[in-house]
Amino acid sequence: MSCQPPACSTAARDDGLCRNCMVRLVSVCASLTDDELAVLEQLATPTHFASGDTLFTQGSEAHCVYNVTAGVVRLYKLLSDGRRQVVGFALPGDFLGLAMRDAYGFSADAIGDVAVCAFSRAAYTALVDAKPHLLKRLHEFATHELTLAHEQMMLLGRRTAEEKLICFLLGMQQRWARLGKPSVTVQLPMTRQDIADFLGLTIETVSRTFTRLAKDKTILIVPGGVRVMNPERMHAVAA
Amino acid sequence: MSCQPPACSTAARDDGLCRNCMVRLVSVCASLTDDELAVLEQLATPTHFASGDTLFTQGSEAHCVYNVTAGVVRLYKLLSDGRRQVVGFALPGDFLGLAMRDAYGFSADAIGDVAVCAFSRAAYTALVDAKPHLLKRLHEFATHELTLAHEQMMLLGRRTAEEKLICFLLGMQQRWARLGKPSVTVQLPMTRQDIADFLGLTIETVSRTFTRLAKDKTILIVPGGVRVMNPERMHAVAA
DNA sequence: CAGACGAATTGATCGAGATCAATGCGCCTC
DNA sequence: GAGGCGCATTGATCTCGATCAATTCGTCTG
Repeated sequence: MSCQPPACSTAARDDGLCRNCMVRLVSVCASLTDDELAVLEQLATPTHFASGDTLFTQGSEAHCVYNVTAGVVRLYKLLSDGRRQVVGFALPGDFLGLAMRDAYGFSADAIGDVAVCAFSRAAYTALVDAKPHLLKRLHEFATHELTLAHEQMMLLGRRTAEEKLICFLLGMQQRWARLGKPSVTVQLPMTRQDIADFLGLTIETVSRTFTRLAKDKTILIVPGGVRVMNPERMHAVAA
Repeated sequence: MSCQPPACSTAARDDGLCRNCMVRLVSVCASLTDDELAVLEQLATPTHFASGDTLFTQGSEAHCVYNVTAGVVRLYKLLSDGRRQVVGFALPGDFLGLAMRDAYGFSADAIGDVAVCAFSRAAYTALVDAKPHLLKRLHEFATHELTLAHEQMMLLGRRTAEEKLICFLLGMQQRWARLGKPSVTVQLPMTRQDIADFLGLTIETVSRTFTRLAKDKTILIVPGGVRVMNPERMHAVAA
């Protein structure tokens, strides 16, 4: 997969201008001035991926870094026998390229249609070296990710299936809210299997736990997501 | 706990000079020139902690950051009902202060005697702002931590008790080796409970799994640690 | 050396979540 | 609208690791 293709499927994208980018203010780019954004535009390769497409694979050489501008990306690691751990779901504004050296540390593929800005490793490295405030912003992103990772360890190591699911739902709700889409209905574009692999459970346990929470009237299961019916109880469990 | 005390228990410490520091080359300080090290020396407060002492507590205001120079520190999060997740063990050269904003995201306490260089948040922030190559080094540390965190997620979510323990032992062996102490005997200064809380297991399961691995002749249990007897098998399981 | 205390080990039993196995449901194609 | 396919749900059963309960071991103390 090259990083340099000039081609850009323009249909689904606004106008290719960073300053008009939907995720400008929530992404790493927010640390850049208008002048710097103009430079960035030259380096960025807007790219689209269809549902199921692979952005990159664990262990392969890391040619590019990505800024997600639309859609959801599944990030996961595989064991040789096929066991899978989803290490995160990247939403618009998220940056893919923190946790890697020469090779990608995990695989990434599109859940539904995804749009990204791709940058070659070389351009990215040069830019970071030249712009300390961009590095500072990236470092903030990295430390934030690290904090989330610690919380995920707590969740994976010490929480019950019900707690895991509730924490996941509240976490997704919060993330969508920060992107300007606050709602009692939490969009869940990923499959039950993805959720199971994120929470260290099986698909059956996830399904059963959803059903039980729905019977409790804690949530309401709707197409493509879940409606939060009893946030008090959910926050109490997550605390 | 203040960061400014001039007092420094000199007994166990070399000479208080950064350039002679035991962990100089493996820690964040390695990115600094001799001139910059001299400045750093003015800002650093060498401090000692006895076994069980608390460096800082989850949720309390983050006054200081720390560079571990000797000993091992247990980093952990607690749930309100007492469930504990150890998120890491900091060894000499490790930096404590990446994953925090205004408050500490986890608690830290000494396992055995510990020596650190403490820095006030203000001094740390100013220094990072002034020295881009220090920031770069910190960012490298953060991304490395993030990679380790992803591996820990895989371990917590998808591995069996035996795999967890073997991965833990190999990981500790590798970390000690990188600090210049390569050995088939892995030092384990932490308790079984600490290991259990790190791996998402109970103390009984850790103990039983150790016993089983010893009966297998995969390891030999020795005072204060474990001797690796069958590294081939262990690496095969961890792969 | 007796006693005490904390850490570790070992045994017996339990249970949350995994596994195995249908079945249901939506969506697409022909 | 019949058939097929992928995803989700539900039920029956099993198992790994948790829980409950003694010991055992090591170290410290009087």
